Amino acid sequence: MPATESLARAELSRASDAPVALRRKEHIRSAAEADILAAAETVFARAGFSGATMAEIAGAAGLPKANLHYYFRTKAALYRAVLDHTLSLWLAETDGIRIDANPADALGNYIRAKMRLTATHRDASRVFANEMLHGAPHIGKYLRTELKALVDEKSRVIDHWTRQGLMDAIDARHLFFTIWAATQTYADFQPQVCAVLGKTRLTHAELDRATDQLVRVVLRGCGIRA
Amino acid sequence: MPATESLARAELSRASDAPVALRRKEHIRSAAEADILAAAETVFARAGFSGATMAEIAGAAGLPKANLHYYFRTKAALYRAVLDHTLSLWLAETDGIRIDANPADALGNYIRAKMRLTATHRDASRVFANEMLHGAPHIGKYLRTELKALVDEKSRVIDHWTRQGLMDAIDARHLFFTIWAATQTYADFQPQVCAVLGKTRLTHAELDRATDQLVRVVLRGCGIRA
DNA sequence: TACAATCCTGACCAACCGGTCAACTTGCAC
DNA sequence: GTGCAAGTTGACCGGTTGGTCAGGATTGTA
Repeated sequence: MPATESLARAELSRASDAPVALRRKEHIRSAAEADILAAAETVFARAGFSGATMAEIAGAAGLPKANLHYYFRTKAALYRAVLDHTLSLWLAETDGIRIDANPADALGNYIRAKMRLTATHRDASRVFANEMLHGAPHIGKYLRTELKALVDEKSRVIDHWTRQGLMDAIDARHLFFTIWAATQTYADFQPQVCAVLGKTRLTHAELDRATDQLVRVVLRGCGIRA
Repeated sequence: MPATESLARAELSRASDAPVALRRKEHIRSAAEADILAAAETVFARAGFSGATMAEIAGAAGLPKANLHYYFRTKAALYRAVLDHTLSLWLAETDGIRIDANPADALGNYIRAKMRLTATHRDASRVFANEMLHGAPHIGKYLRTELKALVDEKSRVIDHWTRQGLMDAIDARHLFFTIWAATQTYADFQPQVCAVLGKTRLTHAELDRATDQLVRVVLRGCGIRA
């Protein structure tokens, strides 16, 4: 768990009496780790865990393979680190879903934010999807604890809106599944989207159109007046 | 391309003057191929193309590894065969989307059919998703020809309904993306769904509830009166 | 400058995997 | 039964891959 490692290292340096030098060394480490993680995310996204090779990741990062093993002991550890980074993106963006907000703005902005996240972090989305497809062996606990707790909380907000007559009675959890799926599909299933649209790549304009329509359909579908 | 192979073999037997014996031999072949394909689908779904091993597939099929290579020359050929089988499932179920149908029934039944397909062919869905995630290297042509043609045709139907005032103006292609994503997520992202719902497996009842809500949200979201 | 700690890397290895092959059995036709 | 095609299988091989390691280069400190 590299997050824990970095944390321990950071605390160590904070406790030391030569913080400047250590911080400089730390910079080497964190810069190298960041480079490796970025390269690994790309390669894992394209090839999956098994399909990716340490040699390819090393090449993408511009480092010899042995150097990867210096910073991340095993391929699995590197994969976990990429996954951890991905998960940190996942929980965000739900802040707007609060009791004192109005459903139209809150859900609309949430969908827009999710779509933006999908567009700007395609590889992260794909790594996450890949992990899910293979039974989520590494992040099962995260799903059952943090994610579940978050969705439970946000579901209560939506139930509250329903009781206030601001929207139809909706199973909030399934609504989230639909929103997540509908947004992520533009990253995970990009080849299909492009093929059906007859384009070679997903333009900004096309994604905006998709976003607008999804917001419209979901809000209307939930009986929310804009 | 095993589909072509079987076809050639079938024509050969039809042209022969000893059809009974050949048909019996054919049965051995087709039965073995079916066993192998079923085992391969399971393994590919769980592990992806690279993660799956021929030894594992052979074990799941109850055959020695060399026997796999007798029926399917290479791992890639076996994967293609699994994919071909999956694709044949994919195009179905759109028959109801016709100009002379009413949007509520046609789209509602389509969503229900897709959800049923997802539930009964989870592994097929996952193999397809995996292929898509990795850039659809094997089925790019299929997407750009058959699938695109089908969606183009169905999109014209939906545009027609819009002009008739039966529903809102909707980009039909993005609507399909949403429907596909929202249904397939119950197969592809099952661990996430189960975790958030706090269950260990997806029950029939839960899937029915998800289906009903999705139909309701989509139809209402498209301005279709039920 | 001397030292220690961290960083870096080419060379190497054991394990695994897809695929081959030669030998064997089974099933059918005459 | 004889011959031939199809099916079956254990043993084997070459290439790839994750991971190791010894030794060298850099950096910071006293």
